[in-house]
Amino acid sequence: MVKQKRVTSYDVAREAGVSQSAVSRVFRPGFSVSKKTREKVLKTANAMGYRPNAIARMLITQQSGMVAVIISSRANENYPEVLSQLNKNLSEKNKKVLLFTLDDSAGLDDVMEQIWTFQVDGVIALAAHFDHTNLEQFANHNVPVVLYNRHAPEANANSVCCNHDKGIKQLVDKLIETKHKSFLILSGPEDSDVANERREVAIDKLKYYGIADVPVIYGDYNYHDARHSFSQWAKDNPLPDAVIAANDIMAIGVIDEARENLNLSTPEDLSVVGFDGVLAASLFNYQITTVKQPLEQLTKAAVDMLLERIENPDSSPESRVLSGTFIEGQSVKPRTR
Amino acid sequence: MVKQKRVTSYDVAREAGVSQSAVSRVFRPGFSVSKKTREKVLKTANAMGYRPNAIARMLITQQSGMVAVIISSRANENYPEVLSQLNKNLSEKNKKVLLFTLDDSAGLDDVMEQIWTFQVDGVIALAAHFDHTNLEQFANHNVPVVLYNRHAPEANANSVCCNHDKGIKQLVDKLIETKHKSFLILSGPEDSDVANERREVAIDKLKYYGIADVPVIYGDYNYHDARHSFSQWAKDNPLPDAVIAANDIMAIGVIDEARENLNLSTPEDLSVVGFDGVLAASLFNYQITTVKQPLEQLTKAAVDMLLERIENPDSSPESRVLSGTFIEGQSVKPRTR
DNA sequence: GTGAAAGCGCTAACAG
DNA sequence: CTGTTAGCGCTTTCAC
Repeated sequence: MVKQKRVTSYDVAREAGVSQSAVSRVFRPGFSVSKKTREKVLKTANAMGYRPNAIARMLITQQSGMVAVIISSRANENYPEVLSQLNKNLSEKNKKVLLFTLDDSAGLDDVMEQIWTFQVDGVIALAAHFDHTNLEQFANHNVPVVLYNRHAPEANANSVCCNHDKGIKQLVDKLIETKHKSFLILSGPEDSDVANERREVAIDKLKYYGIADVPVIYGDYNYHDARHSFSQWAKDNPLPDAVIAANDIMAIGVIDEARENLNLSTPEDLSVVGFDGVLAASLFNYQITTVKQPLEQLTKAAVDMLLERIENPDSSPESRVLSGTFIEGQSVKPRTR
Repeated sequence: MVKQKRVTSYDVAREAGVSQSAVSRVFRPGFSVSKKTREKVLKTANAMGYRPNAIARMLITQQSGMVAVIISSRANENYPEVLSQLNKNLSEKNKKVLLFTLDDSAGLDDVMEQIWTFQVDGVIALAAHFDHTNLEQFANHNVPVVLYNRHAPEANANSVCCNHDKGIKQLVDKLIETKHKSFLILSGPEDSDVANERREVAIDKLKYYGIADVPVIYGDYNYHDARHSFSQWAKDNPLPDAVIAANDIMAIGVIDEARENLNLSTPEDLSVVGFDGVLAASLFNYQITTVKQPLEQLTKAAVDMLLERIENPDSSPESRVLSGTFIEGQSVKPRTR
């Protein structure tokens, strides 16, 4: 097969016997072209296999039509679905998703460099750890940012967030109601804002009920880490009545570790609550009591806010907090006294 | 805050007292510039907050540096990890991922239009349903494609694929070895190539052991659909000894449906095997007997092949088939006679 | 090693 | 409604 040169609007124009701008107009929505010209152009364009070059358009319009989505490699079980929803919502608004993952190798600074370079129209950051400095940089570069599941009341950025406070409160209330007395908090990693928020809220709520000095252990948001942390802790410490896990997957890790290596059943011997409402939490053999994040609303809100901000850069920053749904599973012992 | 015009290489050149091309050279790897010039340019560039504009570069180099990754919205539990791995591998090669999801709203034709428009350097297609025509179109547009988890021996495209044949054989062998006599195949959707392959291979292997006319039911690759299909089927049909599910999540669906609504335990009353080796399959309460896909190798192979093809468009198409790992869980009844 | 000049393929005024 | 004319910000010859 011969590598053919790509066909440009000039080629089409020449072939169709019109000017290059006529071709351009045909391929732009909402431009008036006579029916005759349009048909002629469309026909020859099709015949020649012409497609407008988005790169050239980006260059001149100063709009790439791309939105950077930054996710941490730290696998939050929600991300895949979040990503898919975001992509769907953005597609509907004619934006494309340019994907960036944050991991050990590529730090935030790297990613930010790339973002300037690629001239994205905006950024949606999934629970990555942004500080003031980063947000300022985005502001300086005139790149709108929406933080997903992270509060940033102090900063000049939009954010959308599940109501962790309310959710954790519901979980703690449930545990208190069912007469649990001793607790263990299994937090997510210390460099995760979401993890920190969930942990602190849990501590506060328990304190409100007169329960202080609740032990806290940490894990990396995943199943195996949760098991490991919990088993380490269980070696040297009395078992609590209930474990408040940072998310569903860690909750499942605790349940499995308790069952397999400590010979404890949930909820008979140990109550466990999670957070997120992922599929695994609803499996018949787990049925975690948890709070389900309103994914569709969250992602829709994120996209709406970002587009609003792109179109109107001077609109003032906004924070939207959406409530999750309390799901009563079978992982909390239902005693009432 | 004042909306400042973006700073270009000309601005930097003027400020630094050099030519615009000097600036350009400084920001391109492997170009010789005198130390003095380089430092001067770098310094003023930093001071002015200059970043090379990737869009302009793409336009002139005819290389976008972007790779389209197409995923079906049909949530294969593997995709998130696959996506993350692909992104990582591509990042290392300085390619960015432009994400496309295929769903009811956006058909393949739509996506292909966009792909031409965005001048991506290549495409990785995750288990989407491509036919000859589509592949030809990619070929005509000189866009290299790598199919992920789909054979395309007939077509002019590269592909990387888990060895379903071998994997399914191992699972069937296990079931036969343990004296299972009656079977039910729970296939994935009929428009999924992977699903079709796994189903047909299972049928063949069973036939090899003299077991014909194995009933087949269908589900949409997800938990709830699997439960629904299985419960519908169980209403009017005798229960099999074993269910061969198209993937782990569907296997879990069968196990849960059997347990919750039919009062059957796995593996005592019903054996179930899956495929993929996702986290959920390894949870203590399920421990599915399954075949784990070699994700890291698969994704690495996909990226390597794509880059090879981008750099050398005339290299002949290649198919790589990688074996998965048989995982013996607890979901198959271990009787030997 | 450096600078001048010519595009990449398109959009956006502006006349006609 | 149509064509002409400038660029968008960069890379790439090609002289010097």
